[in-house]
Amino acid sequence: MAKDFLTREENYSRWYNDIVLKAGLAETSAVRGCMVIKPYGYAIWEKMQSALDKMFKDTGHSNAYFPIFIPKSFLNKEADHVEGFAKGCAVVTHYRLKNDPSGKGIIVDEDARLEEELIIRPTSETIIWDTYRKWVQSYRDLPILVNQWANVVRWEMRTRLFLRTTEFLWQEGHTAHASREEAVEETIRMLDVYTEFAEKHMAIPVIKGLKSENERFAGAVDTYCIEALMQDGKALQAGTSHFLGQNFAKAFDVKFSNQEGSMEYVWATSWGVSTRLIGALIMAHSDDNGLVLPPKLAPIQVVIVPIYKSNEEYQQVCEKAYEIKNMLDAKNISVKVDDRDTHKPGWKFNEYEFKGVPVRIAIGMRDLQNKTVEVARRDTLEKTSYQQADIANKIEHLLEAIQDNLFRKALAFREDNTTKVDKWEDFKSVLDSRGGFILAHWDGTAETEEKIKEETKATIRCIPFENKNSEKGKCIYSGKPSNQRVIFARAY
RNA sequence: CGGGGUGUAGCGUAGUCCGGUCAGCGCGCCUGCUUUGGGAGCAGGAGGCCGCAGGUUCAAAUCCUGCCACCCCGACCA
Repeated sequence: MAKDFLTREENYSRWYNDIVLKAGLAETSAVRGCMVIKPYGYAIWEKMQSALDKMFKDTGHSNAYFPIFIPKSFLNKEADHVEGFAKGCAVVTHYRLKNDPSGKGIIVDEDARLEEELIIRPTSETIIWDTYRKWVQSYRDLPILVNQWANVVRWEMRTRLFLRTTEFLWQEGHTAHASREEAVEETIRMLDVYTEFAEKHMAIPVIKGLKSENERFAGAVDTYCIEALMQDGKALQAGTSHFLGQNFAKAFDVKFSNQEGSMEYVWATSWGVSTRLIGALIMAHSDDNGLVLPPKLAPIQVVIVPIYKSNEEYQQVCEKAYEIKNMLDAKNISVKVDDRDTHKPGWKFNEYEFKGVPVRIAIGMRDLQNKTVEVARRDTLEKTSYQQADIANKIEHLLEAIQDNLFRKALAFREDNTTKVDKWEDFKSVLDSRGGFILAHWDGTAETEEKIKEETKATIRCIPFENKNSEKGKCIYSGKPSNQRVIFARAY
């Protein structure tokens, strides 16, 4: 399936692209910048969705759905918000087509121009806050804790499968609160939910922090994020949670009467993660043999491959294979028995390895005699012979061990690729030689960040929560005083 | 949107400079037999208006014009 697969060393971006294509996750479509997410890739997204959705529900949120179209005038109402998004919006101007009078197919009917153009949502704050105005009158109507699973469109210049496409799938939470404290608390709570999801489900360690002014969401008071490090030394923002203050409440006039009977603007948050996480998953764990998936997000956790010669052997081996499948099914482990006679075992081994299936079990006549199975784990590529007795428990533990090992490996990688730097020369050389996260002092100004970005393409990924205000120092660039190190990196 | 590159069978490609048995090769696919514990072997077979649309020419994958898509590098971003 992928004999001509390049290594990460040879060409990292081709390696990434080939995994997406050859593992059957997604492909480019007839529409520029838009991708087709194929069944295997979409199955990963569904796993992400169901884990996250449960976490959202467990923290009190409900799902709802708002329109894909936003009246152009809405986008105008919050000044920073328009400025941030206006450049990349798709606009619907007409509502009808007609036959070309010259007989050359179909054209836009100029008589069917919309009075007010519609924007295809790049994000839904405006339409949602316009709606919330009608939902909120009293403090008794608060909080509103709503999430929506949706597609959004941002007209990107350069696209890459999963990492940046014109249309992408995501989830956007939008909450309304009676007090600043409560909204801030919600913002952090959801950041913690994302952190838990990234670390426990995706097995990717992340750094929590605050975005600098330059990187802040258009319309937010504060943007918090989780940042992950990819194997090529570049950072990837894996989730964001915004404290919106009263910006949108003021723009859309969403007020409530508080317990004292006076009118007050509502406090807001929004937070989201997207199909980009699939890109993160690939770049965090996969190797030169293809995709590596953490068991918790793998559509197929265990594949069983029968080994046989005669038809009679095929029957016997498959019978045992399905017997084991049933035992694993009972533990909610997702198992596929690949009993196709059209492919050889070796072919299947490579196929599932490339697709990142965490555990492979091979069963042949030898195993039937010895009451064993051959178990191969994808993360280490180790093969071991297991006794069949108690196999379900053993596999269950193995899956946990793989999940755990992937996280520890990713954490060790991040630690190895995080460098404290105090000299500007070192900053540049570390960035060029190995990349990774760079911990350096910064004077806190947007101008300095901008200059650093211009000279090195590195940006401040976040001002980490950890070690907040723990260390005084001098800005790496300007030499001005700083009371905390921030995280710099080149980013996706 | 600017600079660079590419587009030939499902995939990867030769041929493009120097128009004319150039439409080839590998993988995959189909049929049959032998195989099956790490991508099987042999034999036979199917599949392409050479990205699309125009133009030049007796003749275009090859030359010209326009368009489209993809890749790499910038500006924008989850």
